[in-house]
Amino acid sequence: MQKIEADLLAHWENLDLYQQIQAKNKTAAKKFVLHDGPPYPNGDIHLGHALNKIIKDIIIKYKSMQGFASPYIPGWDCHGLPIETQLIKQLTDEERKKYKEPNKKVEFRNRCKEYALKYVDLQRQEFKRLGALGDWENPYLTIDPLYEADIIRLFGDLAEKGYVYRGLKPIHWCPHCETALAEAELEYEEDKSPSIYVKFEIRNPKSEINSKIKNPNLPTDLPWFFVVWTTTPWTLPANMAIAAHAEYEYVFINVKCQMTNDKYRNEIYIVAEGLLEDFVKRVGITDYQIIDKTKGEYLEGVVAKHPFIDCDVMLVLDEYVTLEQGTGLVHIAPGHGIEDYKVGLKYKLFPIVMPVTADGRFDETVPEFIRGEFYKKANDLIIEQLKNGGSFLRLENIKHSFPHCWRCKNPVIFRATEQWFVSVDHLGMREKALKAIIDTKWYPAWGENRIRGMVETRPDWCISRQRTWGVPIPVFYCDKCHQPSMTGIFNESIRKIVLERGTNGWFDLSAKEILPSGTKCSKCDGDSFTKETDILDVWFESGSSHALLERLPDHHWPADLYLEGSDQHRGWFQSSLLIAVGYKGRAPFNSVLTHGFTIDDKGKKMSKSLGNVIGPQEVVKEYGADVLRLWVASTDFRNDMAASKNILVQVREAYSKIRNTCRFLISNLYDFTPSSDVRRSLPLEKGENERGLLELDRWILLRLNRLIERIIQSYDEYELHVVYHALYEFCVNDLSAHYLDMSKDRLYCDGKSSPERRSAQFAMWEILFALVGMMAPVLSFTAEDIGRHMAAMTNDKCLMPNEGSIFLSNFPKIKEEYLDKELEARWEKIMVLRAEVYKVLEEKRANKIISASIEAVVEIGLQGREWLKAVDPKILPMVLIVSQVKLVDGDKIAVSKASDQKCGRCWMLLPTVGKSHQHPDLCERCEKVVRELTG
RNA sequence: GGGCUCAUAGCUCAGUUGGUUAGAGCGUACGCCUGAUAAGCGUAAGGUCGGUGGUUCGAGUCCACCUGGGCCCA
Repeated sequence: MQKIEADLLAHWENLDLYQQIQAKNKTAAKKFVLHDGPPYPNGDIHLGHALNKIIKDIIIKYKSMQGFASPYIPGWDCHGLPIETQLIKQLTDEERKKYKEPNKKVEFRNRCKEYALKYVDLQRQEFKRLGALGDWENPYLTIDPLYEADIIRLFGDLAEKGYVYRGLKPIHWCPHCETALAEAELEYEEDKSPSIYVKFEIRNPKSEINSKIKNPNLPTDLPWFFVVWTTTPWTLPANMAIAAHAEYEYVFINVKCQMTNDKYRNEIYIVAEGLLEDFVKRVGITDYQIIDKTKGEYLEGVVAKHPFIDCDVMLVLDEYVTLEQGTGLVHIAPGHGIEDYKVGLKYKLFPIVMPVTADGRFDETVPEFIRGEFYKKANDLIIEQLKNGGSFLRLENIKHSFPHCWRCKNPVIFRATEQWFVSVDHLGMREKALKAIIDTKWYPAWGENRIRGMVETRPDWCISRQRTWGVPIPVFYCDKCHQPSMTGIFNESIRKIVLERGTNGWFDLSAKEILPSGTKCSKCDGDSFTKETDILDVWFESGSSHALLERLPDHHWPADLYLEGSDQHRGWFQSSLLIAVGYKGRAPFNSVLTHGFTIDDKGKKMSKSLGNVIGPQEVVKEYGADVLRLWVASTDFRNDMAASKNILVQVREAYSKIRNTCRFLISNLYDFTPSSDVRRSLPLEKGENERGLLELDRWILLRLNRLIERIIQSYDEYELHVVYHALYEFCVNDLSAHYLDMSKDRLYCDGKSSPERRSAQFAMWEILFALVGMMAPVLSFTAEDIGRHMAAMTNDKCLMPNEGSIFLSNFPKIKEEYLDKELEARWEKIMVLRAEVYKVLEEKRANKIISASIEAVVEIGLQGREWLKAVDPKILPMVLIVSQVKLVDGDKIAVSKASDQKCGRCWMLLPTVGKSHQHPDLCERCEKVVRELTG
């Protein structure tokens, strides 16, 4: 298997098969563009990669054989954190230190590039080994200057239209290294934090709240407080709201508080009912009464006082609030947490308060007692302040898992910083995207639901990354007025540089060198600029790939199909969609197909720790690429796809069955010369419609054409598992168990050129020809292998190109003339009869009356089977593979062993055996054949 | 925890707009053949259609909830 596949790969390479297919279909009116989603080149391919590329390959081969001009340009997503971190892992400590220097950026980027290209090459070899055809020598790489220039152009286009803006967003920040950190650069460790309860006094008139919560009877003469719980007191200066859950019940409790040694007063606290018990226990409140409760939603908009800053804090509602710990009321600091930030966006809590500077110290905007203090120290100072102000309830220390910087090992903080965004609601981008989703055909249909839900609720797209390995955000800041510039000449200039020297040009050159002399700030006429240091989110890069559709030969925009795993509803499909909607107002695809993930046979995902990972390389090595391809086709890829040793063994068995069936067909065609002129190839002239074929042959060709019908429909709907099952069951049932078994007598015993035998061979050629074509997109190696043998059998180039490849021929077409409904109905009955007879045969076999069915005489009662009278009685022994069939009265089916002698040639037990003097051991038919043979 | 989704015999899949005893192949068991033979053929046993309720004259098919798996998000 390995050898055959290797030979064929070399054959396709020599033939330049992909280009030949493109050349053949170049002028076709029908075009089908599948645009490849680019994987990261950062390791060997996984089973998921393999299955994705195999599905794509199957679809493209099918479309090509159907006459579509269907190019396939594979791509790789070469920038990005996964590659950067992989590389950093390989570096020595010294190198790591070196590459922190700003002037070593380009050198570091070159190392990244080298790394990416190495794996592009490796993955390319692995993909090619799977039998996938494509322009592998000219893939698209996101680090290609042409591609990078496209990214810059699309960014410029969005900026021009006003989609791009700068805003604050909290990110993981290491105050020691003074740098932003990506999720991959965090290490989670146990850490100790102070956990405190803080009171926020409510400012609204109590009566107002009483009417809001529909209880006018709460005491209005006492002070009311929201009680929150936090483990980060230092974020309180950035507090902008308190969040409650709309669905939770919140209780009002009347508490007797000790003010000083001998002074007491009553206060009303509001906390979640579900946490009340925990709260009073922890804070040590023993004397309290529940006086009322209300749902969180009725508290929305209530305003409280910040405990130590002169400002108001509003109560907001948020789904993230839980009843795990605390009070069910959460302190919200949008500058210090992602969830807080999202709530802030929802309630428009602008501008975001962000009083912590890059080194983790408080700036001038905060109260004096913490100004200039490091955030950790501020914790203590704030707790002290709260105590003095009477807002403090209780301090505990808790241990919890907390992110730490992977370099300096110190805990990190969340800190809002300036980031670039794409506004999703500007110029109705979201609505247009939702419309584009409706206009797209999703396979499976629920994909539409999924992506719609995501687009409906997604926040603005943060496209800034504080990294090195990527495309720079092409923005210039005026040194005088700090106004950012990114459109017009600013975008054109950097595009020009990138086309010339790639995005390294941005890092190599100064703003002055990039911009033409005389470039001025549009706001203040300043003429010196500083470059932005952030790079673009890689999703912006891959999401720009549809720009290729406009410039690659034989492509068109939008693509006909995007085909990736279902995780890309939030990945590439969405980034591509948003950029395209901004760019052209519609989706870059007409249809989107998704597949599930690979799991093991217990339904668990594949992971190293579970030890259930199956590598495509091992499968190819052990079973061959065609078995892997058949596995892909055998499983319904809309769901998750199970792979295991057992499943692969099963697929291999199925593969063998298909292969053996084809081998049987071929081996019985050794003396048959097929021709596209059917009548000349057949010595029968029984009539145009029947083509001189025996009924059995007309039946199997009917079945074949039904199969072709089904298969075409299934390929068209991308239901590859239906293709597989239909093809396989045709081989197993129609061919192996029925037709071929029934035809053996004719093939082995009838005269070589007899009409009976030639009729079978004609049908068998037709079958094989169609089978090979139908299986070729899936079982590419096997189909090509068989195709080569078939080509050697005929000189008719219309039928089979002697040189070249099965992939240069057309996909089988339905031949209407075989779709004989009357024949179909009759044979359905014949097959039912066959099953009935076989049950009786089995009984007799068990009773040792017969062994092989060929020894049997079958008597079939005509009662209830009157239709049999219209059936040519000659076909019954052939169909049942028995010696004799007698139609009798009654409704019974009886089987007995024939009393006649066995023909030494065809093994049938017939009365004519022994009638010939010359060949006393032969039946009449065989005697005649032998006589003709020997002349 | 949330969104989407999947769940039919040991395995891979069918089951049309809800309508008679739920199908196929593989695997298994038993048997046949020895002219597809590291093959071929036959017969049989396998499913309370993940669970629980509900709608209906009638549900694998519709609804609700639950359990388990997956992807994404938190």
